[in-house]
Formats: sequence, C-alpha cells, structure tokens
Amino acid sequence: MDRKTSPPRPVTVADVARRAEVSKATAARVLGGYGPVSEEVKLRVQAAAKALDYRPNELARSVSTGKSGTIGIVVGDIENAFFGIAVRSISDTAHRHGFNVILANSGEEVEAEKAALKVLVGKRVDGLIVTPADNRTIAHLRDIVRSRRPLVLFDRPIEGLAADVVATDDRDAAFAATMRLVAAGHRRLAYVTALNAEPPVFTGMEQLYTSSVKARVDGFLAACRAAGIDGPERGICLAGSAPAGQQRASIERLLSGETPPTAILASDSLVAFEIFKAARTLGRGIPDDLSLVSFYDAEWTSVTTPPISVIDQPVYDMGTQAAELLIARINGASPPARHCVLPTRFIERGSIGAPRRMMAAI
Amino acid sequence: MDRKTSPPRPVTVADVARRAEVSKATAARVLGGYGPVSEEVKLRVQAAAKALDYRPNELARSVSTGKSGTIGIVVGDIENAFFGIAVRSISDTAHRHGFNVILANSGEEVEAEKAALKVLVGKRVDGLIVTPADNRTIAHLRDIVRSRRPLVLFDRPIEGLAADVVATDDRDAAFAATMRLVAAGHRRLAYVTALNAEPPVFTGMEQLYTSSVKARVDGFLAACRAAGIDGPERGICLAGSAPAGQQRASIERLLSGETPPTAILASDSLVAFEIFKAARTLGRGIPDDLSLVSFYDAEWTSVTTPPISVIDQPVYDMGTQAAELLIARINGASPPARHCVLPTRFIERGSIGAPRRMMAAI
DNA sequence: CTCCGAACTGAGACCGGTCTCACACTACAT
DNA sequence: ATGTAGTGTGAGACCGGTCTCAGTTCGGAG
Repeated sequence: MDRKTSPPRPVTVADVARRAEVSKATAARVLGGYGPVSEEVKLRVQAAAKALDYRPNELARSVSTGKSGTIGIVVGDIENAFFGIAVRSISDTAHRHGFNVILANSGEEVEAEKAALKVLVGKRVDGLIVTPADNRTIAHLRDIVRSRRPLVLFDRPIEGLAADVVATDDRDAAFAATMRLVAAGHRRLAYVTALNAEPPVFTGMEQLYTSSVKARVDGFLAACRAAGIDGPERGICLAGSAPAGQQRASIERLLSGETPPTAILASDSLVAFEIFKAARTLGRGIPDDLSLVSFYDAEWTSVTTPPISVIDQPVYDMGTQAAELLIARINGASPPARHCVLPTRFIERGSIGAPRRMMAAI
Repeated sequence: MDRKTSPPRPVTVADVARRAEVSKATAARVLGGYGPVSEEVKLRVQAAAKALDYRPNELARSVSTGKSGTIGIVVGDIENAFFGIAVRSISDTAHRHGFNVILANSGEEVEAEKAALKVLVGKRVDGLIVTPADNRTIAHLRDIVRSRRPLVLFDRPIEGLAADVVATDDRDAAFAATMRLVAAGHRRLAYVTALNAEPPVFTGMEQLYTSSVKARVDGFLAACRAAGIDGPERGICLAGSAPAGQQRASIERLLSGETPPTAILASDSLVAFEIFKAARTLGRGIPDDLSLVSFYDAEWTSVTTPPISVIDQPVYDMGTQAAELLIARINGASPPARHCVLPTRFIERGSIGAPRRMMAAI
C-alpha cells in the first residue's frame, strides 16, 4: 500500500528504475517501448511505473529524438467558422496519425504571423499549416521552406514558394457565380472583401494581398468583362476588417451610393453577414432590390429569408487533405511541391433575382 | 558574406559560442538573456547568432527550466461557435501574457478527454483549461488537481473538485427564460439538449452528465413548477448528438407528437438550429405555432425570420477570465478555488408569441 | 600598495529522456 | 571443447538548453 502523497517533483525514469531495481537504461526501454527487455523485467518496471504514477516527459523525449509529434497551425481567425472547421478537421486528422496540434491566431496580421511562426519553430513542431495573411511579405515562410520543415499553405497559394498548397478553385468559382448573376440580368455588380486598403478604394490587383481573394476578384472581373460590362473594377469594394464598425460603414456606403450595385458577390461569410444586415437596415429587399451570393456555406445562410446562395467550399476535406499532405512529408515523403485544388459547389438558394428595371437602367 | 546553405542540423548555442569565440555558458547567457555579460561580448554573440540564423530550442529550454510557457485547452467541439470564440479569447489572453496554447478536442467524449489530458500533461503544459465532457467520471481531473497543476473548468463546474471555475448563471438564466415563456401563456414547454441517453428518454437529473445542462434543466423545471405546470419532466428531451441525423430525428419526433410543445428552450445554438429547421420543414410557424428561445447568441439567430430570442453568454469574457485565473495561478498565486459566475443577458427578439388557443388547451 | 567586492567569464553538472556500446550469459552449431 | 550468434542488461554519452560555482579581472577604498 503506497501512500498517495502528491509528489512535488514529477516522477522520472530514474525513479522508476530505482524502484524496479534495474538500470535507468532498462527502465527507459520498457517505458519508451523500444529495446529488447525480458518479460519479467518489463512487468516489474511497469508495476513500478504504475505505483509511482509515472508520466513520461514528452518534452525531454522530443529534445533527444528531435521529433515533437506536434504540428503547428496558423490561421487568420479561429472565430471565423471557416477556420474553425478547418482546425477541427486538421486536428482530427492529426490525432488519427498520432500528432498533436498547436494553434496560433494571426488575426490576419503578418507581424503576428511571423511571431507565431517563430514560437512554433522554437517549439520544434514537426510541420506547419499556415494561411498566409499577406502574400507580399513572405520572407518568414521562405525561411521555413529553406529549413526544410514541412509546410502546407492552406486556402491561399503563394506563387514561387516551394510548399504544398491546398486550396479551392477560387477563380473559377467566382467566375461562375458572377456569370450566374449576369445571367439573371445584372449589370451593376459588386465584389466585397474584408481586405484593408488606405484609402479604401480599389486601384489595382496588386492591392489584393491574399491570394485567394486575388483569384476571386480575377474571376469576378473576367466574368464581368466576358459579359461586356465596362469598368467592373468600380464594383470592387475593400471594406476592411480591423474594427467591425469600419466594415459596416463601407458596406452601407456602397449600398447607399447613387448607383448602388444590384448584385453582390461576398468574399466570405462574415462580409456577407454584414451585407445582409445592412440591406435589411436600409430597407433593401433580397432578392428584389439586391441579389447576394457569398463564398462559404456558413450555417446562417440556409436559414435566412430568403436563404443565401453560396459557393460551398469543402473546408473539412481541405483540412484533412492539408494534414495528410503534411504528415506524409513529416514521415519522410518528399515529392515536389503539390498544389491541390478542391472543387467548390454552387448552392443556389433564394437570394438571386432579376434587377429591378429602374435600377437596371445605366 | 556567409553563404546561406541550409543547415540540416539546427544551430545550437554551442555553435554560436564557437563562432563568437566565447564559452557555451556565455553564449547561453546572451541568447537566453539572463546572466551578466559585457556589452562587447553580447554584441559579438548576437552577431554570431544572426549570422548562423540561430533559433532557440524551446523544448530544451522547457526541459531544463520545468516551465513550458504553454497552456492546454480541452474543449468539446471547436466547430461549435461557442467554443470557437472561447478558444480565441483564451489564446488572445494567453499570448498577451506570453503563453502559447495547445488545443485538443474531446468531441464531448470522456475517453478522448482523458487521452488529451495525458498528452498535455506529457507536454508539461503549465496549466489547463477544460470543459469536462462528463461530470460522472472525473478521476483524471482529480489527478490533475492532485499533481498541483493549475486547472480551470470552463463553462461546466464540477462539484467537489478543487479547481477554479468560470461559468454562467445557467440555472437563473434558464429559470428566467422559462418564466418569460410561461408569461406568454405557454403551458406545454420543452427543454431540448444534445445529451445522449439510452434509451433517449428523460428519467431523472442523474442522467444529466454535463453540469451546465443540469443547472439549466434545474432552472427550467423550477420555473415550470413555480408556474404550476405539472409533469414538466416530460418536456425534457435528450436529443443526442453523436450522429447529426439522430438529433434531428428526436426533434422531429418531439414536434410531431400528439401534444407537441408550444414553446421550446434550446440548450445550445446547434440544437436550436436543428429545431428551427425542423419547424420549417414541418410547417410550424415561429412564433405562431412554436415559440423558441436558445442559449447562446449565435450569429444566425439574429438574421432569421423571425430572429430568435436568446440567452446571451459572455463567452469572450469567460475565456479571458478563465485564462487570467489560470495564469495568475501559474505565476504563483494560490488562493482557494474560485467560482466565477458571469451574468447572462436575455435578448428578446421575435421568436416568442402566445400559444394558439386550440393548442393551449390541455 | 593591499584588500574587497563587483562584474564578467568558463567549466561542468543538470534537466529527463534516448541511444550506442560493451559486457554478460545463454544456446546452439562445429 | 571451442566458436558464435543472439538476447538481455548496465554504463554512460548525448540532445540543447539552464544554472551553479569557481576563477579572473578590475576599480576603488583603506
């Protein structure tokens, strides 16, 4: 009967070894499950470990093996359901393969992203999954690649970076959705994204510092041009994200302009949410006064009146895919950088209508 | 000009020391920022570190200091927006205090929770924030407390466990919300939660294995009794969670019964979401045929027609609070276990109406 | 001019694991 | 009997940091 006094100093292999009356090496073999040990000794050590309530110190293990059994995730914002599910999916897959997950939030800011990466590398994660906040400053990502630490870019490719990528067919999806709006008769289209810009006006593609958004805008513009709409760039609205208030203001300004758009493509579900609320506040009916399509099939989009048409992204699959690519590489695979593009699915609901005549003019 | 060959073996203090022509101890002092070092040597070491692109190995640091600078979070389900925000808030607060976060998902299963805890303890996290999945099996949590590792229970208190708790006034909130429904004239009330039970029928309080739900049901029943409603237990529906299909089925069964409830209090926003959809599918109008109130002010609840009345829980604050309690303890504070109860707020929207006469009868 | 203490530095132990190696000891072929 | 392959074990180096402790150097006080 051993008394259960709480040990202030955690139990180590040496403690177990002493109790089992074997050498530290032998105890370590049993506890670590690696060397050849006789059945009898094994049992004795296990008993000792149990009696002392031994808990292996994974950190010490990692420092001597060089593997941490951990993968790092850096996302823009966990609050965003899109990333929430991605994290869920990545962590499910990771656990299935015996890995753990350290999570970091960049808040879509490069500096935070850099800091997070530094910490994760410091913790010697075996690999990284990152949604890069800004494709203009990527030196820190280059460093990761150079140091040969497996890296998977999630949702946002970066050209010229030799890392695996899991993303969706953003350009095509945006193109198709825009075409759908055009087919409904719209000529005054807007694309609204949460990107920040100073001043908050679209002046050119080089402003679009997250690659997925860039691809989407590209698809949007291409569709507009294909439809013979001129000056579609004017419809691009960088609504900003930082303080929520600012985004709402941008959106209300967009909707209250002299010639407001009759149809909007929203870059993510948070923006779409703001648009939906703004439309309601301003008394614009959907789909009569305004047609709306959003990226990502967020929960709320299916229960509004009318429900919102969306471009569904297979987030869960994306996460699984990303984790699997990463883990394969961690386990030694080293094919050239792969670029996985997963297909999106257009879900038509009730938010698309024909533009009103009076508004359709000009 | 040092050529930038990628070093397969990461750079260590010893490498830096060699290059700076000082002892390992001195280099470590500079790099770790702890001992007295002359300005000149400091610069030399820093230069060497930079040239070699030295990245401190936090694991090694942790194993010798005994502190990991990391806190572990175990939540039921990150996909759930409630937990998403909690995680966000905890990780924000943690970073502010120089801590990192390791995340684990229990999927609301005790076994997974145990496993997660084991891993986190293995990684020597400095403290833990946990939403216990089941208050009937808590030996593993007891172990944590016994080992003196700081632990904060999030959202779900466990009686008799000497750990800090951050939760909301669940009983009061449920009581008040129920009273509101009663005041609207309802006599056939239901409380729907995602808990699993075999068979899926409510037989007694001891079935309610998550403490927050227990408190809420308690409040619900108390309110019903106060209103003189008899047999309110019959209104308690354990809809289950595991396969989503099962939950929906339970809810549809509840709504299609002979004497369906005229008002429902939903235990979380996911359940409410299912109820909302089921009501729509079955052609029950809200609030005419059915009044609905949900715990947690999820995004979607404000944009439905009608919008849903909710019991708003200050999740972000709860997270911050939990993280702060934990960090205080990690930093040495050791007051007796505290129980922080944060107030909820009832947000009345359009989902509460009077019961129809014909349905109100009996 | 000596002595004392403060400031700096290096040697080496230590944290808790892994892992290499040498040394039994057995067992079986020669 | 000897060779030899194989198994189990212990001693101790190692991983990459921290930290103690014993010098060394230097300035200023006595």
